[in-house]
Amino acid sequence: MSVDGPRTSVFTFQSAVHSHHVLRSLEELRQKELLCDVTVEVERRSFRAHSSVLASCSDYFYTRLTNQNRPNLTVRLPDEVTVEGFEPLLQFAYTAKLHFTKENILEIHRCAEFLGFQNLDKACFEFLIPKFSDDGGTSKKEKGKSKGQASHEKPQAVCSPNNQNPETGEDRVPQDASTVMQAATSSVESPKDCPPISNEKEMQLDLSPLYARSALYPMGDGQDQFCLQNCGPQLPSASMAGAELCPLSISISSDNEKLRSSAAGCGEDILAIEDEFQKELAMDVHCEPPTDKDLNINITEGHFDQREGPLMPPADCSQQCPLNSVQSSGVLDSISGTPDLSNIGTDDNQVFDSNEQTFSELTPKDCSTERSTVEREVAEHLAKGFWPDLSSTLNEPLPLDSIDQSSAGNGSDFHWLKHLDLGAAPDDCPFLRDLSSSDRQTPGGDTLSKGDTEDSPCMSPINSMENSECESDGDCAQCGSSEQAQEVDLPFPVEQISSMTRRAFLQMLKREQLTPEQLEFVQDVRRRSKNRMAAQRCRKRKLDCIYKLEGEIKKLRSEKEKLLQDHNQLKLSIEDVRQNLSGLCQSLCTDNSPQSEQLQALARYVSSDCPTSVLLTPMASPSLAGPDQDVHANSTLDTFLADTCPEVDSVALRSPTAFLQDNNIQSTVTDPAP
DNA sequence: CAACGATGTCATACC
DNA sequence: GGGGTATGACATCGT
Repeated sequence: MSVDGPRTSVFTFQSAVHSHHVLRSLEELRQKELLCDVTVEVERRSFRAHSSVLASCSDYFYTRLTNQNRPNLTVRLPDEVTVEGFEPLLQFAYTAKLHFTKENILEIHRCAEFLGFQNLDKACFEFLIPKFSDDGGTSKKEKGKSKGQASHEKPQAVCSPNNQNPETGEDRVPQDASTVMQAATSSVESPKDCPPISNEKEMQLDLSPLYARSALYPMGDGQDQFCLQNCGPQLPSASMAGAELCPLSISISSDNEKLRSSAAGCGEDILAIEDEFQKELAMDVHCEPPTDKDLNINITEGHFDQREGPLMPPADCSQQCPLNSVQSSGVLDSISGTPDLSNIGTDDNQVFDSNEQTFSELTPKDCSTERSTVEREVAEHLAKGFWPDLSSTLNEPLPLDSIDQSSAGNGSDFHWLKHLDLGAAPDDCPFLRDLSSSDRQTPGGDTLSKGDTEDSPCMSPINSMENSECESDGDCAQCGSSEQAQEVDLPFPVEQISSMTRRAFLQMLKREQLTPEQLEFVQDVRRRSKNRMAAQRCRKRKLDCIYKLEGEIKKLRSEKEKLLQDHNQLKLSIEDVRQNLSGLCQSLCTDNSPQSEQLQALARYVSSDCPTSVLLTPMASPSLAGPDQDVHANSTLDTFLADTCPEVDSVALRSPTAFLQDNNIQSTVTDPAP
């Protein structure tokens, strides 16, 4: 038994908004052209930008810019890159939002591929382009297929509501309706900040890694635009895992009539959030149980914010009133069980027509219009992408008992919302654990004391994986174990076995005086549980490793392409120089009385700042040091001319030096002009 | 029904 | 030497 030494707690504060602020500031700087250190020339347009931003987003820029120390560098992009494709990508680099239309998606994709823009390919193009080329004629069956495919991928993008009538398969939005899919948009943007995109089916893919926030709302102004904003993985693995463990705390504010679902990562950054939205959110921490009316208004206004990261401070946890089971399940079911958010209706006003699954009254009329199948699929794909783990967990039962599965609607298009982990969290998040502890105590009622569990309640997700995973992943395994536990008449819940520390485990064994049978069973369960978790970690590491290597391969490939380009350019330059020299020599050789001026010109050319001077200097310059070294210079020149323009020999019949000597020409090669 | 991915379990090696 | 962990191999299950 190992004896623990004195422990030092190390805490980490991770801001959920810092990276967003940085990005936003960079964008502001770019717009003001402040601190921009690179000019990108595309076709005939110039874009000012920050090399660090470009390099961090694009493999191409990374390789081209990281070796440059010159300030105010100008990077001229090859003809493969067009303004049409580059501009959205530049915007994406600074905002994490990609504006695209059916018309320019291919061009963007091409440019993104060429420039090695990360985070876009798999998330976006691989799905979008086939969809757009299909042009919306996707059948329901095809849709299911594509959904399946999407779920197999490791998606990184986001999504939007599915507005298809599940029965008729008809779209509810006319083709000319604009759709905005904004995923994981910045936390500070309120729905009204959604850029009005109209007249064409333009979509906005937002890969902002900053906030998990979903906002679904009509855009108004005659535009049928839905913004579903949520966020992708924003935290480093450990923290991210923490966010996964922690619950979404749904705060309902009756005053602003918004439903907000905060995915509470175990950060406390909410206190520092300065933006108006976040202030609102902070005020909403002390939520009141939502009335039906609240929910109706919130949802029918289509405002559903889901944020990741901010966690109510511990002190507030007790005050915070997360949705109770009925409420949360109601909300979730109404959301998740509908093919589109439009059928999140209420029993009160009966605005939801279950047959038609449309908003008949409360929904702004714009929303009742049809949406193309492609748009819906795209939206759904994007949404899934923003919870990379979503697809893998979609079929797992929600661990939260309180969510009334039976009340779930028929549709499943928004089942992914359930996986925002409204359920799993309360127990996993130490700050919120108390909130549900009353009704989630272990059957035996003897939850481990803090002394028993050596792990800090703020332990890292990796450490806390024990607790979380034995509730989720280990569910099935523990079901069987529970039955066996009943058989051996275990005096404590099986769940405890794997979750407790070894010390606590041994103490409990001592205390309980187990029979050999029980002892064997308990140890077996513990061993399997530990091993199970180890296997999970191992597989996760493997995957991480694979992704990392894939990224490196990508980078190396783009680097190789860049080197090949450089190589070809140098080849061309050398060829140019050879041709120039050849011409020059020929004119010298065909002229029977070559003048010293011509030789000087030749020598200067050789050592001048011509494009190949760098290549030539090692050979030519040292020998052209001065008139005293004429012979040396001549021989060098001889070699050089013989190398570069062999035809000189054929013309002069002899080497250039011999030619010069034959003609009694004294080389007057002088120092090249600086 | 085969293929495939996810997951649990076992055996083993290593620390 | 015992315990914890990592990992390869295999089995099972669901899609």
